[in-house]
Amino acid sequence: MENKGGGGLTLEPKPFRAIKRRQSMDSAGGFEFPISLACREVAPSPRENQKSTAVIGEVDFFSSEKKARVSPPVAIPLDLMIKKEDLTINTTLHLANTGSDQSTLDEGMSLNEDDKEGKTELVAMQTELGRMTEENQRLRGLLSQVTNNYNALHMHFMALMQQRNQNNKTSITQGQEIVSDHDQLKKQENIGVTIVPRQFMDLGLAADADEASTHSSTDGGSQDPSSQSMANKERSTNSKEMIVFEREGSGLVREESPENSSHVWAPNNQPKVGGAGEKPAEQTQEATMRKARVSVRARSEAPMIADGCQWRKYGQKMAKGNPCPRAYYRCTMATGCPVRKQVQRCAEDRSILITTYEGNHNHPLPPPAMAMASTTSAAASMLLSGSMPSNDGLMNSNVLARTILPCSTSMATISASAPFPTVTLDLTQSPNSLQYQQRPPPQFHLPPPPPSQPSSLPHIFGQAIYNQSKFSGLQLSSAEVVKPPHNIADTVTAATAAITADPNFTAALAAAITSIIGGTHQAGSSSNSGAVNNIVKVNNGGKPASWSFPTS
DNA sequence: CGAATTTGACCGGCGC
DNA sequence: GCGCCGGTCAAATTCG
Repeated sequence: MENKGGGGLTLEPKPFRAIKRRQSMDSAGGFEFPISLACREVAPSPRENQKSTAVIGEVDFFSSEKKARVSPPVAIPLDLMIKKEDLTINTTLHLANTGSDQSTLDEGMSLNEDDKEGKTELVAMQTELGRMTEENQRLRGLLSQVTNNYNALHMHFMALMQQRNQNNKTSITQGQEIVSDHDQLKKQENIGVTIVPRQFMDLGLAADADEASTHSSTDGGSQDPSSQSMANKERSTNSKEMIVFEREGSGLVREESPENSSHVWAPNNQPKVGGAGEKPAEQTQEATMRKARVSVRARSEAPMIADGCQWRKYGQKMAKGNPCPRAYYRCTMATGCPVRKQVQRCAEDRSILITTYEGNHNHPLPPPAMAMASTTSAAASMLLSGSMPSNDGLMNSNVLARTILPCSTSMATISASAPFPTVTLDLTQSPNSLQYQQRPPPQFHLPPPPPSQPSSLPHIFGQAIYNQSKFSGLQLSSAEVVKPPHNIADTVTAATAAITADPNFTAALAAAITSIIGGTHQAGSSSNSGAVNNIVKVNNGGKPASWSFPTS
C-alpha cells in the first residue's frame, strides 16, 4: 500500500506524490545531526554578532573562548573539537587576517591603486568566502557525524560503568532477571533495581503482548522454537511495535528467550532469515528514528513555538480527551524532509503548548533551528541506541533512563508509549514546585499503583511523570530515583523562568533543553568536582540575551 | 497568482 | 466484522 488516505488519490494516483514520499523515506536514514552537546554552543554571543559574517561566527564555534565555557560533560568532544580546529584553523586565521589587512591597506594606499586592488581583493575575498562557506558546511557535517559517533560511544561507556556499579550494588543476577511467571516478575518489580528501567527502555523489539504472556506464563521457560521464530518474524515485519514489554494487570510482561536471553534486548542482533518481508537494517533504523518522538511542553501563548524551521500545516484533528485541536506540521525546508511535528494545547492548562517532534531532518539547518533539531535528534538517537545490535543496546537504553531521568525527574520523562517511544521534556514548572505540589497529570492517567508496587516509590516521581501512553511505561524503583541536587533544581528553575519570560523563545527553549540534558549527563555520571557555570546565550530577535546558572 | 491553510474524506491499526 | 481513533491526503479556500 503505497498510497494511504487522501481524497481521490486512490482513483487517480499521482506518481509524483508517491515518488516524493518514497524519496523522503529513503533520505531519512542517511543523515545525522549534531547532538545536544554540540548545539549548546550554537547561539552566537553578543560579541560574535558584531562580526561580519555568519560563517565566521560558525567557525568561531571552535574558538578558545567557547571552549572555556564548555562544561565537563562535553569534555570528550573537546578532543573532537581540537581535531576539528586543526582542520579549520587556517580558515579562521585567513579570514581574520584578510580583515585586518584590508583596513591597513585602506589607510596606506593611494586612491587609484586602492580602487583597483581593492576591487580585485574584494572579488578574491568573496570567492574565498564562498569557498570557506562551503568548507565550513562540509566540516559542520563532519563534526555532526563525529559528535554522533562520540555520543554513541559515550553512552556505551556510561552503560558499562553503570553496569559495573549496579553489579556491585545489587545481588540480582542476570539470570534472576529472566523470569517466567508473573509472581516472580512481581517480586522483581518490588526489588526493581535494574529490571524495570530495562524493560521500559528497550525499544528495539516488537512485542506481541499475547505471545509474550503466553510464553512467559504457560510455557514455564520451555518454548516452542517454531512459535519463537514466528514471534521473531512478527517483530521483524512490524516496525511500529517497538516496545519489549506490555503491562498486563499489575505486572510488566517481557518476552523471554530461554536459550539466549541477550537477543531479547538485541533485536537486530539476529537478522531474520530469508523472509520476504525482511527489511534491511537501515530501514529498520530509519523506521525507529521515524517513530521515536520528542515531546516538549512549554508555556506559550503563541499558536506554535518558533523553532527555526519552516513548517507547513497539513492537517488538524480533534484528539480524544482534549477540546483543543491537534495540528500537524511537516518540515518544508527541503523537499522530502521526513520531520513532522504535532502541536496541541494541554487540556488542563491551555497556556501549555505541547509540541511533539518526529523524525530527523535530511537537510542542513540554520543555526536557530539547529539547536532544537539537535536536541530532538539527540533524544531520538538515544532512544534508537536502545535497539543497537548488541547487548549494549540494553545498556544504552538504561543509560538514557538514568541520564535523563534521575536528576531531572520533573523535566524529562521517557514514555514507552505504544506505538511510539517518546521523550517528554517538561519545561512548564520548576522541579521545586513539582516536588511539593500535587499536580495531577492532565488528560493522561497514571495507572493506579499495583498491589505489588513498592510503597516506597517516591511520590515526587509519580507527580513528575507526564505520560502520553495508555499505560505508564515508566516505573522506577526507589533505588532508581535520585533526588535532584539543589543546584540542578536551580538550573532548571532559571532556565524555565528565562524561557517562559521570553516571548520568542526559539533558541532559548532548545538551549535550555540541551543544557538540561547535558547537565544530567554530568550529574548522573560522576560525583561533582567543582561548580561550572553554564551560560546559555540566546539571540532574541537581534537582541541577544543571556543568562547563566550554576551546575555542578 | 502562488503559497499557505482549512477541512472533509480516507486509510490502517487496534480493540471489542 | 465493525467502529473508533490517529494520522494523512488533497481539493477548496484564504492570504499576502
